[in-house]
Amino acid sequence: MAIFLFNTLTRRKEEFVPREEGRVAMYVCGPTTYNYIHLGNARPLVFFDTVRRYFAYRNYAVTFIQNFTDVDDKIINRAREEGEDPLALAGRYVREYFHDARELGVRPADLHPLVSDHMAEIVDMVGRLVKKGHAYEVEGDVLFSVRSFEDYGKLSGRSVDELLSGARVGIDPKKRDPLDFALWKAAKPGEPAWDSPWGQGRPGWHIECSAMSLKYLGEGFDIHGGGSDLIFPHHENEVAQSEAATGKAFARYWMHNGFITVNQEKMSKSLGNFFLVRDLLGRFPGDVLRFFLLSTHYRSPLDFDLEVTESCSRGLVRLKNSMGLLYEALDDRAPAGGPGDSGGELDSFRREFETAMDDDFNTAAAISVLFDLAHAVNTFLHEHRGCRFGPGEQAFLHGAGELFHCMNEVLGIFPVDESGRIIVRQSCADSDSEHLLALLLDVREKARGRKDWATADHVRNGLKDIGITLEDTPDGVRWKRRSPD
RNA sequence: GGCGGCAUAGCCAAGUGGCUAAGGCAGAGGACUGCAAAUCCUCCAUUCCCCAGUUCGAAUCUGGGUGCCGCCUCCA
Repeated sequence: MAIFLFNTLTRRKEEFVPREEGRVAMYVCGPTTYNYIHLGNARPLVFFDTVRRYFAYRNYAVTFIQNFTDVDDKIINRAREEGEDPLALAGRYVREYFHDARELGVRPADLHPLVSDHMAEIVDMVGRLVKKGHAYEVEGDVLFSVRSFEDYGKLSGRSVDELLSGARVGIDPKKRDPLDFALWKAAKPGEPAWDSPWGQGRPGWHIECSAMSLKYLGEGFDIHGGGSDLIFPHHENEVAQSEAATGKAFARYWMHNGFITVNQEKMSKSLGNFFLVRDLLGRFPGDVLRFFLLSTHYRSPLDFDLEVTESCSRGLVRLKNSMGLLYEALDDRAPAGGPGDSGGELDSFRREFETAMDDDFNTAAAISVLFDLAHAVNTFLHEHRGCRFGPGEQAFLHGAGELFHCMNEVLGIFPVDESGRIIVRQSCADSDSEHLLALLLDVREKARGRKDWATADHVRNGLKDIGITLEDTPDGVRWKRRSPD
């Protein structure tokens, strides 16, 4: 089956046909690094990470580029406030970005280019646009002439005249047309600046993505993504300047995620209603946040709400419990790593999963398959309590585990350990605690043996207070501890 | 003002013409258990914002209405 995705350019769901068979080249706009990322920034990170993983699952060789904007007004202003060098500040938040991204299960892109490392490419591209008559220089600024590019507005679906009628465009005497935008900005004193044929200056916001995506992915690369607030003007301008410069089609598919809202309003820095991922991680583990972000289709708005996030957390516990039971059964009663089952129910789960993901990356539907599989595993184990597993049953269990791992490899919801297993529970902080806990559990077991329920319950309640839950089973006690970090 | 999106149970959320409207959370009852926890079983939307229409048949298509949101300015 082919993968279908919604292309902003055509406003339709289209079959994905790569530029080069078996390969996907994708570019996603990364953050401007002047602060920690907030949840709104996290949505495209998690989503496009999932897209990239799914292409890999479908055996595409993926080249995934995500830039950092490390030269920008906001960075300069912030640096001035903090008395720090702008590039140093930006570099610091790039490092912080990777910390948060890792917690969210987001893998590093193949390349994370920085604007500050690509001045030559940017200057070169601006020069080409000037030479071709698509841009003009005024007092050290270089502006792109919107009217010189016939298709301007094709991505956002608006004409130049429609955009003008919005009348929110400020009047700038330097601009020949109010919609013209800066490719290169003349340096002001005290700002980072680079040499160019138009004097010292720095790039406008949009040109960096054109220059870097074309450098690493080439003309007509497959997918360009980002938040829907980037459609206009950022991506529209990228299309204009790139296609004007090369004369070739820029990106073939444009994908845009919807916003995170708070009380139904867009989460944004200007409204001040944003939640930093860093702060949220103190309250929820990264896997819960990732699950929350993937629990709604990426193009729909997603309202952030603590209670909803809490319910996601409980759902995740259910899945982890199921995997924990499966691992126990595998270890105790089906240790041989024989071939997994590849028939019947498991196959249909896999098909459902693929159908969901093929249909414009419907992660919400894909996640439901995880629950269906967990339920099937639970029911199976319930029905085979205390039974010895035959070869067919062992194959089913191994197959279920493999399938779960495959789906998790795409969705990335559960952290896995070195052996590739989903981390179902936390271990003790140190070996002393481990021994103490074992001793305590032994004492409790002996108390239970003589029906001393008061002592047994006292131990259980006491452990619960420090976050350890006990579950008595016919085969002995099982303990769990789950808390953020 | 221009353009676009959304409205499904207490909450979150799939589903875009046709079998019983996925799944999760919460809730109710039952099994298991010393009691719990976990797990299993059963129940929980005759109905998809409202009205009109198309159709043998619509949550799904068309028209109208209501409500909410976004973009047009930095923003993921």
